[in-house]
Amino acid sequence: MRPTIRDVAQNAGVSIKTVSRVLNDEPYVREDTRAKVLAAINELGFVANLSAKRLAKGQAFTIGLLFHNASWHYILDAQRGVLDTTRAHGYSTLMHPCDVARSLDAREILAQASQRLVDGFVFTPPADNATQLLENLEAMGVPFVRMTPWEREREWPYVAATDRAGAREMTEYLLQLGHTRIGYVRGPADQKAGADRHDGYRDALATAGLRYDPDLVRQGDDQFEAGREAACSLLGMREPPTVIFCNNDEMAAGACVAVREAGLLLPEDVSVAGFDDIPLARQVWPALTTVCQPIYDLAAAATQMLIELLNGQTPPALSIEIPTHLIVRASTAPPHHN
Amino acid sequence: MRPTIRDVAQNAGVSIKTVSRVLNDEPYVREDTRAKVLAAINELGFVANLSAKRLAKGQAFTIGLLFHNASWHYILDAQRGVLDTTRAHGYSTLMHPCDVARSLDAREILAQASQRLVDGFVFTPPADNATQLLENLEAMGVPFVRMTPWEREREWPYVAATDRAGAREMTEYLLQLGHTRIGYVRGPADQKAGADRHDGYRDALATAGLRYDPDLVRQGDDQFEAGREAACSLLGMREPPTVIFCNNDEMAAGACVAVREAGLLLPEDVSVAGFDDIPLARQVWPALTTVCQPIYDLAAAATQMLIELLNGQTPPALSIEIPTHLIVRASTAPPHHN
DNA sequence: TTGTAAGCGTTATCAG
DNA sequence: CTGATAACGCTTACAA
Repeated sequence: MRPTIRDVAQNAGVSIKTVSRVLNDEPYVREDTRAKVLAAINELGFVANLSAKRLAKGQAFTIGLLFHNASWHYILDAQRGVLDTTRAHGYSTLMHPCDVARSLDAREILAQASQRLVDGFVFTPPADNATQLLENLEAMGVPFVRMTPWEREREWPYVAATDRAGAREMTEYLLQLGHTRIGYVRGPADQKAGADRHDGYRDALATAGLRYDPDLVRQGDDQFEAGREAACSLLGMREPPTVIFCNNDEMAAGACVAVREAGLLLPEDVSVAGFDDIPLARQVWPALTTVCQPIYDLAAAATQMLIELLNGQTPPALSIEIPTHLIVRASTAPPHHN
Repeated sequence: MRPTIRDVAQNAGVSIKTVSRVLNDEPYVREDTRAKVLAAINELGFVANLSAKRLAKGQAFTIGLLFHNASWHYILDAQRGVLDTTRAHGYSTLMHPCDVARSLDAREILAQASQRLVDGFVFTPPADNATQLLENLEAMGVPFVRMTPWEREREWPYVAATDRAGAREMTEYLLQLGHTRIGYVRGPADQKAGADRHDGYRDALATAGLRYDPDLVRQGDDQFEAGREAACSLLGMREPPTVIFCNNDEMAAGACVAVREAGLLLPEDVSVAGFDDIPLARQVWPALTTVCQPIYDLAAAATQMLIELLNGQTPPALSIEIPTHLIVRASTAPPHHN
């Protein structure tokens, strides 16, 4: 039989409440008493039973991480950020891949909260799109924080990257290389991050005194294939762009393939730039110039905020922005003049 | 206040034990009694509290998934396989990225078991290498199952792919294309799966009556860079191979880059083949010919086995092999003769 | 500073 | 088939 708090109390010659106090670092325990208890704990190899604590406290000390269709890299970095943070606070994390649009999945999520399996949630896009679900959680008093949310109209807490500034910086860099016809493959229409990046692209053009040309813009769903098709279309123009800047790295990887398939040299004939800096960015050839979005930090910040919320504390801010930065690699070069 | 089993009992006019019986689908409940209880549950919107159940049963209904340094793709597919299976059985999954070689992490894993946070573990390579840890778990009576384990000397349960047959099949395919100088980039020396694949390669050569030439073999750590370097070395030989078969897709992707850097055409001058069929295999250009290792199924099978073990059942087998299959894409072609 | 006793919401025992 | 009543192992008023 595993030793319980009662065994420790007996062994140390104190009451169970005193042991509990020591376990929880509560004040009002004399030093020598504490020492005695610790000694007993050690001697017996006592480890507190989490289930009992959860029941008594009415808390799960667990948060749920919801994701769906997120790119592998995104979700793994997010997982690490969440896990490291929860662990540091004595919390556990429940991973929950799901399609929140399916009422079945949404029901399961609400059930997790009801069952006291989790105390709160971190949402990753596009799961945060399930407005109905978020409203239900809010009504139930279950806290949540959104990571790089798909939309940001509602006043719900979130953590995001400086997408607009990041895209502006990239575009400025491309302009500086001498490009004037910069193709752009934007992301899904209703995705806030994508809209912001697109705005950043426009900002830079405007600042440089260049006209925003809708003919140079395509739209994709952030997948590899979409990037390939969009680039293919751009390269087929009478006067194609000299560089293709994509809403994310996966589409940029697709664009790279399209360039090759068009029989063109990369980056001599056409440059390609991405966004996010996922590992794929280094694994294609030539390596992608991109904008780094610190997913780990975003996830850690979101989790930190959630835990503060759970503890009834007021976080310093209910929406946080974390800076991106430009990463120049080999897929971009000055335009080719012939 | 959330309704408890007591509220349901009162509402239905039965005892709490009867409610419990209904909740757990136990026999010996009259149909009309069961109906009354279910009606009350529905009316009150009752959801059982998991923490209480866990405490009372002395079980966590949770398994831990341990991983370290596994490739992103591997771990995410494994996660899905484990999650789907645990969910189907009413279990939860605790993700645990860790370096089991660090005693701190090992201690934490043992603590999770002691705290009754988890009932058992699924190990992914190379985490299963921590023999000491596994011995401790065995001594504590905590069950575990290893997925595609690094080594398989011990009699501990595991689930693996048919690595040897898979590599043999690939090699046979390459031979059939007409290649006779087949370069091979093997994996870490002490990794069983890698050794098996290497054996499969030798099997096919032997069957074809070809000599195994150690000069055509290099070793890598399964990372992109290692594949690049190994391929670079192979291509630098006086009489280089006409195809490079790598222990995994990441190294194969690296090999592709090396081929280009050598100024050679892929696959016209040199073919490249991988193993695993990770998404990267489709995202490089040209897409990789590879061997599919069904990680999701492996993970699901491992979890299934673990849950059976937890329930005191005897699984049909304590080691399972799941078949791989060849996937031909564009990175391989008949050898170029000049 | 410490201890007593009553929960927390289930499951399990055992008698009816 | 059903139901008191006692666990399960910890927290927490409330006393001392």
